[in-house]
Amino acid sequence: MALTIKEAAEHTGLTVHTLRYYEQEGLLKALKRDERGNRLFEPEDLDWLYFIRCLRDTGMPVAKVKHFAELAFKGDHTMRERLQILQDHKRSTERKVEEMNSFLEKITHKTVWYENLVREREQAAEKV
Amino acid sequence: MALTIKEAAEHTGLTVHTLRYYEQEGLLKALKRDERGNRLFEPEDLDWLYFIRCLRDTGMPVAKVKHFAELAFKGDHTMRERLQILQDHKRSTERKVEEMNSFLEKITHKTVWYENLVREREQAAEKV
DNA sequence: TGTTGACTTCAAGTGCACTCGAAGGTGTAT
DNA sequence: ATACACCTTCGAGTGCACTTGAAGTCAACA
Repeated sequence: MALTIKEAAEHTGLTVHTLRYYEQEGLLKALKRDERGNRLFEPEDLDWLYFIRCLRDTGMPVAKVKHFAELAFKGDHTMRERLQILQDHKRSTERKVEEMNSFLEKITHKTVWYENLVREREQAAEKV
Repeated sequence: MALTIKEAAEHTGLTVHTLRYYEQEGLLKALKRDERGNRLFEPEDLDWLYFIRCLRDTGMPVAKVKHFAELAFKGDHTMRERLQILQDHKRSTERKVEEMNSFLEKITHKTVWYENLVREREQAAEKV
């Protein structure tokens, strides 16, 4: 049922180092331990880690994820603030995606331009 | 015609520090200087900087931009290699955008979920 | 029995990309 | 004349997010 740190790492795509780092930074609420003190990751911890990945991979700094986590651990009365953070992050991610798309367009243009140039040179080479 | 470093910074959205850093790292070909040794940014330098921004803002590391720059400075015989780099980067950027979009979806879901929860609590509060 | 491998802690190290500070030169405005 | 805003170089410092190392415990396998 509960996973070891290694299994949790495999499931989330994070390293065991990063998982320990996240716990120590306060991004995870105190994990259960077995008799030997080994960390146990329960399904809800995994869900939380997937969500952390979402936030991190869309550019939220660890410190901000930590803040969000602390609010979540405090209970329901922090919901409005958490909602605000999510809405802001959603908007900033949307902007980022738009920006990425416009950069992607420029890169595509340049690529096409290069492709044409390379093709021309090869045709010119054939004629010789 | 040619811009000072400050003006170039304003046009490209980079800082003067970053511009000097880019030159020193070899991302820019030797800039012209005025009588006093001050850098002069010509339109083609600006174009190149815009393109660098494209690459950087889509996640290409400085070292790789540098490699691309060096190829470009070497002349036309490096075109195939440059094309290859651009094609690869284009693909990796496309993947990144797709990933961002899927993360964005999850964040949107979570946001909506929070919005509903907050609304419910407020309605419950009204009844009391 | 010994060695392999997974886990633990704590602290220090790394890599990237800036970012800043010190020390100094020059041109224009008051 | 002196202050201010700009520029220069070189080298060191910063911030973030890991990442690694050292030193140790424990259980299972050959």
